[in-house]
Parts: sequence; C-alpha cells; structure tokens
Amino acid sequence: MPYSAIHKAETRKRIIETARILFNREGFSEVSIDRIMDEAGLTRGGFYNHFPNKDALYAEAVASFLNGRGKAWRDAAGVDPQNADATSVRDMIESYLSSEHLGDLDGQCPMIALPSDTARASDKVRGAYTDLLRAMVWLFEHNGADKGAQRQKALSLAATCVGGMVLARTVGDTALSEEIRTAARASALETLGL
Amino acid sequence: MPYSAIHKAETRKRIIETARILFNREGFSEVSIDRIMDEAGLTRGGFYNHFPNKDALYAEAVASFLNGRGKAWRDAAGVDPQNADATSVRDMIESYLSSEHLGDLDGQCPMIALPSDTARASDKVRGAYTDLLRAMVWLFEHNGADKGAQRQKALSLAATCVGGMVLARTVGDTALSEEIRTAARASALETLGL
DNA sequence: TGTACATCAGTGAACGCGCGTTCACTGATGTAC
DNA sequence: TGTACATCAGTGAACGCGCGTTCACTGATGTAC
Repeated sequence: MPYSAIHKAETRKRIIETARILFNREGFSEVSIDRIMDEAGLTRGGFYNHFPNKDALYAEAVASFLNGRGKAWRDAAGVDPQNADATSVRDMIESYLSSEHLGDLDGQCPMIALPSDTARASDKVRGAYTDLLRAMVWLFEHNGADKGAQRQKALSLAATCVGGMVLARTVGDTALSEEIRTAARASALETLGL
Repeated sequence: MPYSAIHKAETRKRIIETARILFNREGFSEVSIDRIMDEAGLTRGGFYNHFPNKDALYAEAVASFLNGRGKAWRDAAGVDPQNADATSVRDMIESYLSSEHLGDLDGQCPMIALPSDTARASDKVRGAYTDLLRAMVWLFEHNGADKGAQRQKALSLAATCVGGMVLARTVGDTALSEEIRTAARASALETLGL
C-alpha cells in the first residue's frame, strides 16, 4: 500500500474543489480537464485515476457546495430543525440574496451559476442540483416564522430567491442588477413574515 | 445588383431563427456554426457574409424571441399600454408558467433557456437578455390589477416567474418540476391580485 | 425580346487549435524482512 | 535500524475529432444594352 488512502482522498477532494470554483466561474463546457488538473497542481492523465469521466466530476462539484458556502444551510437547519427558530432562516436568506454573494463568483451557489449548464447535463448532475433545491425548500418549509408554511409558499420562495440572483447575475446593467436583488430579498422576507 | 436585397435579408433571418431554436435546445457553446448553417440549408463559409462572428449571432438570436412566442408580450402591452386591462397580463403569466411553455424547448423564452450561457457571454448578448427582462418588468409595472404597482413588486415577480421556470426546467424530478411551476404560477397571480 | 456582363451570396477546402480520453511509463511511498 | 521491493498515484506523449475562422472560388441573379 504505497501512499496512504488519505493521500488519494485528499487529492480527489482538491480536484473537486478546484473544479467547483472553475465551473462556477466559467461554466461546464468552458473549463477543460487540463485546466482543472493544472490548477490543482496535477497533470491531465491523472484525472482518470479519480473519475470515470468529466461528467462524473460535474455532479461531485455541484454537490460539494454544501461543504463550502452551503454549510450555512446546515446551520440554519439547526440541531433539531423542527424547533429551530426563524432567525437563522432570515440570516440565510439575507446571506443568499446579499451583494456579497452576488459578487462571489467562485463560492456562489451552483443553482445560480449553472442552471442552463445543469439542464443539459447528465441525470447525475441534475440529481445533485435537485438535492440542493430540495435542501433549500426544506428549510423554507420547516423554519419560517409561521411554522408549517404551505409547501407552495416554500417552493415559490425558492423560485424568487434563485430567480432573483440568476437575473441579477445575468443582466448587464449594474443598477438594474442591484434593484432586482434587493426587490427579491424584500419580497422573500415579507413572504416569510420575517 | 444580383440577388435582391430581400433575398439576403431572408437568408439572414433564417439563420437567426435556426440559431435561436438550436441555442434554446442545446446552449451557446454546444451548437456549432456548422450545425446552424447546415440546418438553415447553407454551408459554413457563408456565415461570415451575414455576421462578423458567432457572438454577434447570439445577441440576435436572444433578441429574436420577441418575434416568436414573445409576441404575446406585445399583445399584453396593448395598443395603449397605460390603459390596457389586467386580463392580458394574467393570460401572459399563465402562458409563461404553463406546462406547454415548460415543454417547448425550441420556442421557450431565452431567459429560461440560457441564463448561465448569457452571464458568460459578451455585453451585446447580455444587453439583449436585459431588454427581454425590462420588457417583462414593464408589463408587470403597468398592467397589474392594481395599476402603478410598486416597482419592487414587478421586479420580484419577474424573479419568481423566470426563477420558477428555470428551476422546473433544471430539476431532474418530473413531479417536483410540476410542483415548482404551479407554485410559482399561483404565487405570481396572487401577488398581482389577479 | 434576347444576350453579355458585373455583382456578390454562397461554397468548400484548409488553417491552427484545444478538447476528452488512452496508455505505457515512472518514481514516491509504506511494508516486509 | 536499514534495505529491497511491490504498489499505484501521478506523468506526459499521443489519438481522433470538431471547433471558429479564412479565403480563393463559383455560379445564380438583376441590369444594361
């Protein structure tokens, strides 16, 4: 057993983190395996020791958001999520729709950065994206000011949050971008009665 | 003057329409100039008689939505938009968030199909995307049940409509997809007081 | 009305380039003795 | 404790392929006579 098992696992993790950042910044097809491996301090050939193909890395990269900025979602869920208070959800929404998140191209939520890339990707990638959405909706369902808010409210809230950030990110005009972000935030907080 | 001026204009239009459909279906970088020209019944070389480069075609394709399905937006605006009644806006929202629109990969709104592609494209493309959004927000601002609805409401409504469709399109799970779409629709109509 | 001609929309071979993936290899490492 | 060895993570040249773009050309067309 040359090299410890930990060594390989750490390399793998480094590749995923590098990929997550590059994908967020430039999109799936725009980032080559060469680029990812190079920025992870490796060479292209080694990639296939860790992943069967590029597509498998997509899914891992999307899912890995919950280890980065997405950790806040776990905090918002709390130890006993059914009884967590609404404060943490308000914090989570304010963070999600913050100008800081809008500017964080590297660390942003993949639901914002990669919607159309994901829609065209494999089932595995779409599954990872769906998991993120489910996590967000779950938070809205279980931790609003009015507990047990209807599911409809939680779903449309997710649409407003993600949609607001997607539009703010895509629009060329900076002033309009800020307008959308703050409007979506205000509307989301109102809906939750926060 | 061989070939009429109309002849060239029609060819150009055919290229744009073909590109719009292919981009909507598969994304910007996934569709080659070769494919577009081939499906338009032409050969690759001729492309540069009509456009300086691929990027210029992007912008035209996004903008051309208002000639297809987006024509409904003009109808919703009405002859004298300030006095148009709210019915047409309700129709427009119901059409935008319909399962038929969700299934219409070719004709769908580019704000749904191409958000992350656009975010990474040139200023011209982003400008065309921004124009579509402005058109939608304008409709919500001027034609709601409560006339002169605040701008904030119109903006967050756009976030809900576009975001709802983006999520419904991206998510792998069909049942969840339908849930999101109908939740966003219900919430949008409620917000407008329709 | 018929024909010769100039125009330019459209053609298709060719360019340099970067892609995802394969594969024979190398050399750093933990283990057995 | 020191050394020989087997393992396998990582290397880098090579593959076939499709991309965006260029360019010398061709041939369908409207016009002038």
